[in-house]
This record gives sequence, structure tokens and C-alpha cells, in this order.
Amino acid sequence: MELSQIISNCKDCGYRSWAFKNLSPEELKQLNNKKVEIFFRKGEHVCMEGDEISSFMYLRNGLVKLYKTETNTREHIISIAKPKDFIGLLSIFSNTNHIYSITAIEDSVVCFVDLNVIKSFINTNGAFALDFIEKISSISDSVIKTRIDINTRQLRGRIAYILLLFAKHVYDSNKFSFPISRKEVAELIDMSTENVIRVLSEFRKDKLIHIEGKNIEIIDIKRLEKIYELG
Amino acid sequence: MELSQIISNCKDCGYRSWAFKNLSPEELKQLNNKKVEIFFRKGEHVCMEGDEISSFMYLRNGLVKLYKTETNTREHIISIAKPKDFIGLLSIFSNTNHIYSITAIEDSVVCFVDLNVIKSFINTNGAFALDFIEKISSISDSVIKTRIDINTRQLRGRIAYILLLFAKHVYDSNKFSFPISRKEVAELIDMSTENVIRVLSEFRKDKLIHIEGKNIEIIDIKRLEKIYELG
DNA sequence: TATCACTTATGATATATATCATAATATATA
DNA sequence: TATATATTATGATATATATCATAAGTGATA
Repeated sequence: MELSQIISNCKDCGYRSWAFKNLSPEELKQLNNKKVEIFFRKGEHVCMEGDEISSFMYLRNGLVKLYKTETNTREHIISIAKPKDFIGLLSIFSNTNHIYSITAIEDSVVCFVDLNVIKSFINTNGAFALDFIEKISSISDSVIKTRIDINTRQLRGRIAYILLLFAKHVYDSNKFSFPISRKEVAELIDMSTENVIRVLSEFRKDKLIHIEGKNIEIIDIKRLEKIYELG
Repeated sequence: MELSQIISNCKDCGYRSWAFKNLSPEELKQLNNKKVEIFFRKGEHVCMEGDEISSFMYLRNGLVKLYKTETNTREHIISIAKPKDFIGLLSIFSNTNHIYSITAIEDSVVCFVDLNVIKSFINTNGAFALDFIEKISSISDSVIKTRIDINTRQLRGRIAYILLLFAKHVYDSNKFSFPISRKEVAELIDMSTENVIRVLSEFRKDKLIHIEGKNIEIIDIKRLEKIYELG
């Protein structure tokens, strides 16, 4: 694992107003002193299942996957986190060790904030605490919602879901490069790798999408949405 | 829906030390004034998808199911909540309206605490806020873990899971009365009603359990655990 | 460049699961 | 109590999905 630390200041961070708007200048200085910002190349581990929890992790840039290792050759991906997501989920507040592993699936920048600092802010700054609970609630709940959305659908609906997820919520474009392999898609939506490939081929034959290796273009989003809605 | 309000005092509540231990006597009085404790008979709705959120709901007694309505005849159960659980999940902090419905599956007592009072405690009482985040985190995360546990298993593993869940975590006994119908089990673990019944029959034939209507007794917990572990 | 491992691809087959059909039993309701 | 309705039960069949097998393409690396 290669770590390269980035030196930047919380008070100038574009996301400050979003996640840490209720901190005083003094608290921001504290935050800045107790955070490390680390660059991860695609494929590098951010943290591993079992590691001791010491930081609150915040994705500034890139894309990471949150997963559990099932067997030697298979993982189970719980979610894909985007910038502004708190990537450790809530277990960091109720466990001493990580119950998930996190790996960058694109070049990413993760902010590691000393968990004790966050806790002290919660303890002393009520406005921050309230805002903080709202933010973590929203992310945690959307993970639950996504799991249900996926598991109540069958294969074509799941693939449609993933395509729409990347197009709408990650890349904001109908044309994007798949950041994960077909095998990882399979691990994310609970199906076999072969069937992920097969359904993508079907979608191509049905002229719903263009595929060229990792590059995907959605060409009939209306019909794709219908497939998703029907399950 | 029949509501019967119960008059009891928070300061005498057996669960106070668990959920609200960091409140001052003054705050406890405030809590007491802004809470309603309601008795629900089995089958009665605690709240419905779409209802406006105004309370933080806490299960004192009984058992409730949290679910989304899929079609006229089918629901999707997200979780079964036990006493001490915050039954609204975290969406109550990030939404204005409930995204799940809640129904009692056993006679239950639910405490409704004005959400604004909880928020004001978070705002002004740091120790409470910290403890509170730990509690809601733990419940939210266990919902995610349960969903994964269920969906990575096949039918026999799922039924084993549910049986063990009720025996170990709900009733603390190998002998219990199933609080939900086979159809509801199916809705909870994403399988067809017929197959829930079928697998239960198989388990009976394999001498893993005794069944007599709703009454279940686990007679070979070791083998049941093995089936669960194998998936 | 040559070799190796991994990913994508597709067909054939096996397996898991859902659906349909029917009946017995239990539960609710008039 | 009688009747309707929902639940439990089981077999037969259809469908969805996984697994196995094979091959071509891709990327890493020595």
C-alpha cells in the first residue's frame, strides 16, 4: 500500500460548508491538526476488515468500494461510496474494529479525521452534532434502501439499476467508464459474473446500451428505467 | 386503529438507564412531558409509509415489523424490532415523512418521544448525543448486516437464520411461537411463501425442528447452525 | 516479445427457486 | 353455528439463475 499525504487546510476545503459548517474557527483549526488527507491509487486499500477504528473517514475525491471478504476468491460489496460520503458507515461508532474493508476503485483522496476529535465536537457543539446525525443518517439509510432495491429485483432489473446508478448518481452522464470489473458488479448486486456479462450483452443486443470494454453508453434510458421499475 | 395510552413515568422506566442515562432530572421531566406511551394490539399499525415524522419511536414491549408496501398483496419486511430498539431507523433524521410502515406483530408498547425534544437534548447535552449516536449506529448497522446475511444465503440457510434469530435474539429459547405467518417470513427473507413452508417441512422431516402450527421447537441447534453457516 | 493471469464472452447443462394447482386446516366473520 | 377467508401443506411444472466448459481478448510482467 502506497500512501501519499496531501497537505491542505480544512478551512479552504470546498466541502467544509457541507459537512463541517457548524464548526467555529477554533474547532476548524483543531480539525485541521487532527486530520490526514491521503491519496489512494485505484486498487489500494483504505482500510481492512478487522483494523482498529481510529478515524472518521470522509471521501473527498474518487470512488471507493465497501466490502466484506467471503472466501479467498469472492467478496461481497456492500456499497460504492462517492465524494462527500462518510465511507466507514455507522459501525465506527458502535465497534472498535472495522467490520468492512474499503478499497479505492478509482484514484481517490480520503480524509482521515481522528474519531476522538469528531466525538469531542459532538460532545461540545450541539449544532454540529445535530447536523452530523442528519448526514450519517441519510447515508446509512440509503445503503439500506439500495440493498432492498437490488434484492427485490431480478437480474435484468439489477443490471438496469447499476447502470442508472452510475449514470445518474456517480458520473452524471449517460456515457462513462465502468470503474469496476464485471466480477465486482456481480459481487455488488448478488449475481454470478457470467450473468452480469450475459445481461449486459442482452442489453447491447436490445440496443439499450453501447459497450466497448469498460466504456458504457446508455442509449435508451427510458426503456432501461422501465426495466428497472418492473424489477 | 385502537390506541390506548399508558401513563407511566420515564424516571421509573426500566430502560431509562439504557437509552437515556445521560439526562438530568430536569431533562427527564421534560422527556416525560413530551412522550406518549401507546399500547398496540397485534396487527395494529404504529405508523404508515408517508406519515409525517414527529416522534422518535422506542419499543418498550412486544415485537413490531418494519416494512414497505410493494403491491396490494405483498409487503417487503425490512426488519423485526425487539424491545429497546429505536424502531424508526435513521430516516427519521433525514426525512420529513416515514419511508417505512410499522405494525405490531405481538401486543406492543411504543414510546413516542417528540423528535424536537430529542433534537434539543442532542443540541444541549453532549454526553447524551454521543451515547445516542452509538445506540442508533449499532441498530442501523445490524439492519444492514442482517440484510447481507440473508441475501448471501440460499433458502435453507435463510430459514435456519430466521429460526436462530428468533430463538437466540428474540425469545432466548429453543421453543417459541412464531409471531409472524409463513407469508411474512417469506417477505422478510425474500423467498416465496410455498418455499418457506416447504423448507420448514424439510427441517421437520430432517428432525431439526418440531412444528405444530405456529409453535416451533428447535431440537438440533448444532445442525441448524451448520446449515446457516454453510449458507 | 513471449508468457501468464485475468477479464470478457457465449453455449450447454444443472440447480435453485418461483409459480401454478389443489386440498386440508385453521381463523375470522356474519 | 355456518360460511367465508386466510394459512398451511405438498406435488408438478416452469422459470430464473448458477455452474461448468471453452475460447478469445486484454493487460501485466519478466
